[in-house]
Amino acid sequence: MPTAPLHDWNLAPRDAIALQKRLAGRVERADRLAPVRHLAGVDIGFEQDGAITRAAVVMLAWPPDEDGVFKVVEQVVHREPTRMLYVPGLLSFREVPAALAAFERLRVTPQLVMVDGQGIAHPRRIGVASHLGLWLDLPTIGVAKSRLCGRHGEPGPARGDWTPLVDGPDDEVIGAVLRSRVKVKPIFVSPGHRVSLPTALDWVTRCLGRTKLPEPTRLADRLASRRDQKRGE
DNA sequence: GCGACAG
DNA sequence: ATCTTGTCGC
Repeated sequence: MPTAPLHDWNLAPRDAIALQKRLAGRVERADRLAPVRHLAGVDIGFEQDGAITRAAVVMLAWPPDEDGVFKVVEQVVHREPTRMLYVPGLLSFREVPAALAAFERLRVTPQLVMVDGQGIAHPRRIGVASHLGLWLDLPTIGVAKSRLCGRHGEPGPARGDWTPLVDGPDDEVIGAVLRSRVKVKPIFVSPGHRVSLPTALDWVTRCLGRTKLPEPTRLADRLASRRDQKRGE
C-alpha cells in the first residue's frame, strides 16, 4: 500500500491538478511486469442520469484458446453515488474511487490491467490508467476511444497500423493511434504504469478480436453499461 | 480572447 | 458517459 496520498476525491480542481503533478513523477514508463496469467479490463458506466457510478472489472485468463476466445475468470460490478462531475483532465478523480472498490472485491489479482481512458497521454502525463495503476501498484495500459491531448497523423488503413501520438514543444511520444479494425476510427493506446509503449501496443494488439476494442476493455465496457442484460428489464 | 476537451 | 430504431454490411 502506498504511503503518501495517491488519491483524494474531495479536492478542488486546482488542488487535484497539483496532486497530479506530484504523482506524475511516480508513474513508471519502463516495463516491469510479471508473467501474465490474468488480465483485467476496467470501465465505468453511469445510471440514473449520472447519479450512480457503476464500476466494472472483468478478469480474463491468459492466453485465450486457439480461436482467440478468452475465458472469463471473474466479474465484479460496484455501484456507488457519483462523486463529482466530469472535468477533462481530472477524470480519475471521478472514476478511480469506484474502480478501487470494485478491485477490492476481486479474488484474483491480475498481472496487467487495461483501463478505458488515457494513460500518460494526458496534459500532466497521468490519466486514469496511470493513476489507477499507481494506486493498485499494478501494470496498466490506457485504451481510449478518442483523443485528450497530443498531435498525430492518420494511421494506415490496415488492422494493426499505427502512428505516434506526440505532445509538447519537443514532440514527446505519449502514445499511439492504432487502427484496430479496418475502416473504423482508430483507438488511442498509451502506457499507464510500468509498461512501455511498445509493450502496450503489443498487448492491445494481441487482445484484439474482430472488434474495435481489445477484449478486456470491450467486456468491461459491456458490463459497465449493462449492454449484456439490458434487454428484458 | 478563442478553441479544445478521456468518460 | 447517456438517451435510442432502423439500417447497412459481412
